[in-house]
Amino acid sequence: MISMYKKYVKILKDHAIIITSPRLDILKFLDEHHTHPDVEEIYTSLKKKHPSLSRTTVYNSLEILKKNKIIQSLTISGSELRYDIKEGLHHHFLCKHCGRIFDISITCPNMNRTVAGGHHVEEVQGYFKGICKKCQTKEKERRNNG
Amino acid sequence: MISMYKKYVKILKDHAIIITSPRLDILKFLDEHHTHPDVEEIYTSLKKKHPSLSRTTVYNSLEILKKNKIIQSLTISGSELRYDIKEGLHHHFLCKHCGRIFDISITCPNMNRTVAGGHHVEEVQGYFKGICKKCQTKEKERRNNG
DNA sequence: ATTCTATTTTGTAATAATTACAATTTTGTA
DNA sequence: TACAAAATTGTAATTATTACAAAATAGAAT
Repeated sequence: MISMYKKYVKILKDHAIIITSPRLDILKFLDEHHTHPDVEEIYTSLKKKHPSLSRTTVYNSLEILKKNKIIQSLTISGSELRYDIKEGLHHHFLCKHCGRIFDISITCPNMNRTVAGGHHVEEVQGYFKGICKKCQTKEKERRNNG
Repeated sequence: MISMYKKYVKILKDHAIIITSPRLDILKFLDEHHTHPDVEEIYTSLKKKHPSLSRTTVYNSLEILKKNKIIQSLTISGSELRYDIKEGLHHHFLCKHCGRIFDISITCPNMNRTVAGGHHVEEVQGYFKGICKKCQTKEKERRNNG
């Protein structure tokens, strides 16, 4: 039972973060859902299995995971922060129609930059916005049928 | 007196947007302040000369200017939206120390992309975050002197 | 296993950014 | 100058996030 958390226990131990069940659950959730969920989605999902969970705990846990560079937050939506397990460099695409966020695997010479305009760079994020593949298809079908 | 707005009147006319003083003032403000201000900064500045101005008007005006692609909003800060006159493609750098946002003139092969991961791209934004030139210098001085 | 202290979790209250909406005012046109 | 459509204003509501104090828990030491 505890074994399903082994991977996440190791991650926290490696970063000298105190191991707690909210942290393990959040990490597991993000590892299993690469949909860039916001706090509300994470909270609502985990609340079912762990009814005492507090929203504040989700905020706090995400914060400590972020500080340790285990996860990252995306500001792409412009309202809520979205969260993402950090696995390899990639960019993001936001569909203005359905609101979903996709990983974009294109590379870019600036992704690994440590200096830009004389400033010291610690993070680089590329955001693409438009209409996703699926929404475009739906739109075409709508035009053809009706 | 009206002549100082000539440029902005033309922009609005060209886009068939009804000409109103809040819109002219906001446009002028963004044209003269390339600091990527948020709504509060714009509102507070313009309120001095135009005391009846409402915050909602600032939101509405920015929205219509954005829809017409005269300005763009940046989500780089993660809390408030920042606004920018659209003049040539460029990326942005946010200093985590002083909070200022700088234009970064580096180019990138993905800036003009219209497709990414099969999705239709309408906007591309590159966000760099770290410590700006000035804050780095200050930090060095602090270490050397004290 | 038990105890202890620092840290975390919880729940509520506060804050900040944005949106909704109805009444009033203004714009552009006739 | 008058009119209809659209914009502005001010207030209230909503949403995302942060602050904070009390209760609970983790990990170290015994």
